Amino acid sequence: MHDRRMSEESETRGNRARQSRPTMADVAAKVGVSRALVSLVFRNEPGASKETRERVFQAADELGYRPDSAAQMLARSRSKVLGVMLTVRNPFHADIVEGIYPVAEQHGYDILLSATAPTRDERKAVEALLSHRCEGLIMLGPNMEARHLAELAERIPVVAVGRRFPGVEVDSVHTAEAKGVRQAIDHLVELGHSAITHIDGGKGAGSVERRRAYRAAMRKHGLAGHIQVLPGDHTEESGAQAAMALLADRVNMATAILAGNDRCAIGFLDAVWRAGLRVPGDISVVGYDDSHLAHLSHIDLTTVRQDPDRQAELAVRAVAERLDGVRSEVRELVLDPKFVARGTTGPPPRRG
Amino acid sequence: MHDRRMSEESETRGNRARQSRPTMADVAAKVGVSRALVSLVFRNEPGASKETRERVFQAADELGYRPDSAAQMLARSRSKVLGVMLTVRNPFHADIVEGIYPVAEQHGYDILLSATAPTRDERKAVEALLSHRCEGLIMLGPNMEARHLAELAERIPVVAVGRRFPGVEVDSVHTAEAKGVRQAIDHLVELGHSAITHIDGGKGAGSVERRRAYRAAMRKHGLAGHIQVLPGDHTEESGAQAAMALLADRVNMATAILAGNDRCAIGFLDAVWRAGLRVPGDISVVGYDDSHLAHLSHIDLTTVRQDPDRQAELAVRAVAERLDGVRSEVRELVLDPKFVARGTTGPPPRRG
DNA sequence: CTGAAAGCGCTTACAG
DNA sequence: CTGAAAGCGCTTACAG
Repeated sequence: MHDRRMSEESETRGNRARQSRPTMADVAAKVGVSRALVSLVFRNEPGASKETRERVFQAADELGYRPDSAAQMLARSRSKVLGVMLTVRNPFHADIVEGIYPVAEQHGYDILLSATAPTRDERKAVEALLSHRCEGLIMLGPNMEARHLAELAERIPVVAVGRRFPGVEVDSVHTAEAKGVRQAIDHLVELGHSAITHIDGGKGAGSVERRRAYRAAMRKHGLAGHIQVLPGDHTEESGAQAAMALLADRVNMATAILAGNDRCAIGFLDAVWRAGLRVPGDISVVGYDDSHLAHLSHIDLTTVRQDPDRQAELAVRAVAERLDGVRSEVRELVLDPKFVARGTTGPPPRRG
Repeated sequence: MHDRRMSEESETRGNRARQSRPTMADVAAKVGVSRALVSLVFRNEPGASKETRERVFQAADELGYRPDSAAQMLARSRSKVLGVMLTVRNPFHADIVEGIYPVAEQHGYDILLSATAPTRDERKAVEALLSHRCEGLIMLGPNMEARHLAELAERIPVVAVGRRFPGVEVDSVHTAEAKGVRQAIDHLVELGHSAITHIDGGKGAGSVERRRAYRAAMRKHGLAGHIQVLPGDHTEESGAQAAMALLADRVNMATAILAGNDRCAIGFLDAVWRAGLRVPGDISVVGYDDSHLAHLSHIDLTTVRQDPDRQAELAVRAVAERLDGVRSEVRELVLDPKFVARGTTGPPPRRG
């Protein structure tokens, strides 16, 4: 079923991309001014009359001219480009990236995205950003060794988002995980739960802190005997597997779950719904992130909100401050989480 | 709760980013050879002894030198960079991006990603790619006017992935939607279903074709009287809403659903599971895409597979062919979908 | 292999 | 506003 449509276009079209595109000189010639003037106009510098500006833009438009950023970067002492490393299939990263664009623009920076993927590790993703002259790096949930990150940060302003690197000389933005977890456990205990199980986030960003905070909060409530941590990670799959493990022994099953993140919580929900359980009638579920998934009305997930827009803003600002030279000491920016009670939590079922 | 750790580092660190980084000249000086030779070595061109190559790389490593791609781009007639426009929160785009990296590398191209987002429309995303000297553009599910796309394609090789632009002079890669839909309907009819409802994909890529194919397939089976199209889009939310609509009249409810894509199917599943229905006991559900979501064991979604790796490969190749000048006629590459029967479809329930 | 040179498309003072 | 000039860090022939 492979269609193949022939076209009547000329044979030269395939080469058009390599024909030189219009340069500043072309625009200058067309308007009848100097190249320097065109440069001024495009950089919004004073020195050209309003009328001239308009004629320049008009000519540029007609020629299809756009400044060559390679040339700009080379000529300018600064590239004004920030690199963002992300995991392309992480929905929370998507939220942050969406927040980065407007803030970066406001600070006068262009954004280059580089994704990690199965065939492309973090080192490779970063290499690409560096060779494209990024002045600063925003790393979303970096998973590299602290030592490597520190080396990077020696060359170029770096901010790590979502993951702490204690003792490492690198700026970071993350959420006060312990506080969020504590609020979640408080909420469940107030509802009457005591058998509260945590599904671990494995190597996911923030997991270590969340696990530790879970244990501490349980102990604080005198529930040390109910501490149960199931292995998991930040995927739906792990939530569903944890659900299967719990469902194997319904009599002693926990009455509430604190998942490692929202995706994990949703996998868990799918599995217990499918098994015919009621949420929160039979079991309560709390997620973590308040990603778009959690908002969905049919999910209506109780969760801990991490503000991606705020994280994006602080991350851009952290790098910008370094680049402007207004700060040189390391900064660890810790955001307050916000517990959001929705429909997946309620009083525990009465048993026996 | 805002920690602020002071560091002992010197005040100059904040400026390090603006200190000039090592250039080819530094490497050449360190090794005691000419810049031209270093250039040769880095481009893997013949003309340097094996021993010299090693010394060059060694010195580069010690200095932390990496080629400045802005300078390379400027000096070379070709940038060897391909731009990819994507919607950062689209999981299917994530799958394709992951497939693009290795193929691009194999063809000798670097990849630049540019995302659309609420504050950043397709025009802006493309502008960024062009100004960074991309030689070719891979547009994932472009949603712009055909006219605009055609204009773009006149300047630079463009391939549209996942969406057809009939009559427009632009290469495209997409799936034979009709075939996939037909297979899905055939499967449901074989199982004994006749009340098969379609949840529409709205403005999503491929929706028009899927909707049309649904109607045609239903008619082919003599089920014209059962044709029912519920409004929707490519999100979980719309699937859940469609479920609510159907659940309002359970007596006359369809026995099977063909969702606009996997995300929509999963929203639908969540809602009916939550309502206590059995899948496929009470209702069968078919998705579309075979995204990672569909694979999840607890979802086990029957769906129509679109091969993202293959789409990625063909897209890169399409652009590369244009750039190499080996093809100038428009090509529409249509991939065969593959129906995948899993656990969400079965015989219809016996009623009344 | 070397070394000098031109060029890629800009920016950035600078004298007028 | 102009116009000539230097420079950003490379690539690319070219004579030796």
